[in-house]
Amino acid sequence: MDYTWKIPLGKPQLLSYVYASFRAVARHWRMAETNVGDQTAQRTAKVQACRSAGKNPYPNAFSVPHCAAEIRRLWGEKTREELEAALAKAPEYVVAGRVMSWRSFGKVTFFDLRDSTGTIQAFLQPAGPGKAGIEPERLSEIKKAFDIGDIVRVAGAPFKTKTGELTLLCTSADPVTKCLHPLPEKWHGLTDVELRYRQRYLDLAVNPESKAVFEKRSRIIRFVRAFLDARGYVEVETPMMQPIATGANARPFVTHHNALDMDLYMRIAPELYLKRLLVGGFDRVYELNRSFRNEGISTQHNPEFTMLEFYQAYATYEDLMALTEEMISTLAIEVCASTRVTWQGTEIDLTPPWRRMTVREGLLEAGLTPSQVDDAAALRTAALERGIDLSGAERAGHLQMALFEHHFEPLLVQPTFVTDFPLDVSPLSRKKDSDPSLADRFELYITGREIANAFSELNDPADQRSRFEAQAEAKARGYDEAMPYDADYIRALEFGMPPAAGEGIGIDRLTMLLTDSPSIRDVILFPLLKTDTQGT
RNA sequence: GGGCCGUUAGCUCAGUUUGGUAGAGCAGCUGACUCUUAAUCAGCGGGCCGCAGGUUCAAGUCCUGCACGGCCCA
Repeated sequence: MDYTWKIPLGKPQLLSYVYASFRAVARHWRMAETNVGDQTAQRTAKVQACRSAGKNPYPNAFSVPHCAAEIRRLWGEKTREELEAALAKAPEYVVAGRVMSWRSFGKVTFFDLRDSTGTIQAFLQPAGPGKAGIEPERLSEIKKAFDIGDIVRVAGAPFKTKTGELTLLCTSADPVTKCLHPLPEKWHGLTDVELRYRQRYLDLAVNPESKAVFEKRSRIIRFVRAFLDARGYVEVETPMMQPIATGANARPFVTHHNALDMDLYMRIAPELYLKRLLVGGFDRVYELNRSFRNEGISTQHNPEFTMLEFYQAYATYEDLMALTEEMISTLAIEVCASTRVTWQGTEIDLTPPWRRMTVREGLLEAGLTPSQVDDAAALRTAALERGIDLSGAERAGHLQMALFEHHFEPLLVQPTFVTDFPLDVSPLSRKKDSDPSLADRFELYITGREIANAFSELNDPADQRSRFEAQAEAKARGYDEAMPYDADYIRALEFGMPPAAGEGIGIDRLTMLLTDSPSIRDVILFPLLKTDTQGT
């Protein structure tokens, strides 16, 4: 502790300075003496006391054969009388978990024990003649030793209290692991969003709804894998560190390999590697893993995020629309028990079929006239009038999409496939046979956000080469999100890639939708935050 | 990058308008209590008021800068 004071010589605050000094000294004395009021110190002292008594305060190898949910499932529906009748011959359950609350009444005590499956109430009473419980001396030790937040193990038979709560009548209760800090408040939990992100373990431990989000996320990912596996897709892993970052328009993170003395980029998308696998003969592949984009952070963007990309030979983007409808609607039934889900107060109906419209139709619905949509100069004027940032938007297609994103995306609350994207913004997509200025591509929007992006893949190496060249030119003109030229990818296409369709689905955003989460940080366990210089 | 808001006890929050001894609930400690479940009752302890400057006799409060976070915009 540093109580260095700068004495304000010559200033009239001397009196208040002296007063403050007294307070600082008084505080120092209190801290130095007994740490009264410091709950962490009190709890740490209990660990020390345990060590001094020759016991390991962090014992290992506990047998915990049961869990809260199992006891509830077996006994929760029984009446109080049925349980009382069964008490003598009911099996003893052994469960372990965290003490979440504590209610003591002189001789008896109730506390809530939470394990990974749920919460069950435990009851401590002194054992007596013909009365199950804990020896009085041991009971008083337990009551002194246990704190809210500790992980403990109890053994006991189930019964129901006067108020009907399923409870374990404990015959033993033992400390397992000490919690050295007081838990957040029992009623409000941990609500400070910064603390919830920085100390996610604490958020998960005390906020069941937060834990439920991540359990649901796990079920979503498991379902998506099973859905694709069942359809013959093979899961693969392609490089996350790449010599050139491509497959999307985004700025990458740069890293460095020391032994090779070589700069590498964290991938912004796995796309071009997965399509190389189509060339190699994997007709159905997917990868469900992290990509990284060096962009701003918002409620919809985290620098690292999870994306599903899957590719299917001999399919078109129209096949993928049907597949996407099936995947997401059955996923919703699996994890939300319905194709109707509520997101931030709005009901989203995921029942197929979903609305389909073209980019052009969207622009007209957003209030542009047909002559404006087809004229680059008119589009530019319209965009500037609306205060839209046009950096990187050179061609009519870019302008159309800038207007589309700004004016129409937010209106696409119910699931909508938008098709017929301008070729200018689709450097990896196949040209539409009926209109080569458009791509065989769709994006899926739900709650005003892009959830999926898919297209029939461009497999003509000459066409792909000229698209890369156009990207390189745009990059040279200062559009730094343009794709670099990937010569090896062109060579791969030259060997022949079967006609195919591919799709990317943002798993974080999909999880936001299905867990009613307003921010991407609510569905990422440890979202990126600046280092807290104060120390959290 | 810009605008607005926030940061006070372990947690959840008052107190900032109008500068004048730092507040409550939960959690903690002591006591009472054998069916509570936000238990109850009585008493007690606990503060770098985000950090650093400035104005003032006096700053949690006013001013400036910074840090971190949130929301919106770009």
